[in-house]
Amino acid sequence: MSRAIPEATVARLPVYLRVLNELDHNSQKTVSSARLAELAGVNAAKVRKDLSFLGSYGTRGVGYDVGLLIFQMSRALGLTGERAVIIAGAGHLGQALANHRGFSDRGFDIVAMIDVDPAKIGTKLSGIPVVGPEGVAPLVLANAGCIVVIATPQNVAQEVADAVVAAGAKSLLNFAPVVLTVPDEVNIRSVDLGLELQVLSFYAERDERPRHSDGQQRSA
Amino acid sequence: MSRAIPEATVARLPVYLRVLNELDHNSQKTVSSARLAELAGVNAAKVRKDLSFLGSYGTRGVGYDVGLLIFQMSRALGLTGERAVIIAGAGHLGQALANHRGFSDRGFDIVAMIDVDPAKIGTKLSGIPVVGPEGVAPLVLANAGCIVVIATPQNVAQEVADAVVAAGAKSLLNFAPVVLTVPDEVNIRSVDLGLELQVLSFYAERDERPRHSDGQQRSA
DNA sequence: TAGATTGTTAATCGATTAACAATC
DNA sequence: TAGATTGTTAATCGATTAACAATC
Repeated sequence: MSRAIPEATVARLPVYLRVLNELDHNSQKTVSSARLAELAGVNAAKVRKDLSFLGSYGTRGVGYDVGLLIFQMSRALGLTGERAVIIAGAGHLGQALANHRGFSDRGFDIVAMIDVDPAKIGTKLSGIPVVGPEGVAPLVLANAGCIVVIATPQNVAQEVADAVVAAGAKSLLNFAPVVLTVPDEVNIRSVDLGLELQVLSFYAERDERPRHSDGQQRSA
Repeated sequence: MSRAIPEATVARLPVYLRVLNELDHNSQKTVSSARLAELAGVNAAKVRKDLSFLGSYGTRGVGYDVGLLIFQMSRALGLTGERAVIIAGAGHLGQALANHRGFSDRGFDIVAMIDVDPAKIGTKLSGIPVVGPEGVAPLVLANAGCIVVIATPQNVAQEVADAVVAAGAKSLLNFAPVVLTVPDEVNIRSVDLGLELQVLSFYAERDERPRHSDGQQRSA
């Protein structure tokens, strides 16, 4: 039985994974916690602590095997198989996400976009088929464990969430700037695209910089 | 001299502000910390603590004046005037951000998009003029305190960041899935659109839900 | 006044990180 | 062996929250 991994650690794993993939791409075989920390913009002790939750995959005096770490981390993140993703909303945001390297590159399989526009239904956008609202339920049923991304206008976001939850979806990623209500057993995460802009505005107004901002990288 | 506001609090202010604007829209004159907490998905004591950093704007036995709180919070966030935003990259993501209510609704003035595509330069997309790369420096100079949003392909993100920093930009919001290096006095925040997807994947894989996830809302 | 709710203190909790023994 | 680096402990730090006096 694996220990519970702290949420703060879970949120950093994708950052490490991105750095590790870059290292692998550059044919780096091993990496030390110090180097990984530098590249990810965090403290070396934190890196070792975080990685220790995955198991003991380092070698003292040597460092971590990049390939092994990528494998173990991908496994922990559930990225080994292709996980189905359904994007609700085929507007600019939906298409941006469909094209996004961070989506398609990382083991996610975007199976469809859903839209109400008759001009889009039945076509492919960015290589992804667009289906009408009636296609939601069959898609969710056919793709067990899928993640539904809500990239619709905010006024229909709740309605769409209700529909996909009714169809059995258990994981939602919401980009609409509204608070969505879902049953307790559904895991929903919200990304507020305007939030970071406001945080930046706060610091710009005061001519300040946060003392240290996790995952926010600065010059080496 | 105002106390330093903890970064965790700063990150929650936009969430409160969104809820307050909704309340205001529904003609709610006052709100208690308990109600605000419920709507924002956090603890009531945390709401009071967070709000106390802005000053004492509540009334014991009554609650907070919605309008006053919106005003004070907007001021703290530097959203009173229109803050100029320049979007680098007029692809789907850039256009999605240009259209995004969370950007334009909240006191941000998107002054231009920058792109290399000759077919787009000189036109308006979503009502925003598109200028070529040579327009960057004059734009940054003309809009002191502006925020530059990087919505370009990842392979040119660093180059673009270097250019806007050289032109004097002090606040960057990066959507490209790469680690950008900027001088120490520049405030950069990165949004990894794929990160939350991986976090969701982690919990889906384990059939778990995070015990409590800040700002992530659930059923009431 | 009685009831409600803030603002703040102080306790708790969890996350970060320095330090170092283990060990390659 | 000597040098390097992990894995983990324990101290530190900061954030959360229960509790309650202040007060509308």
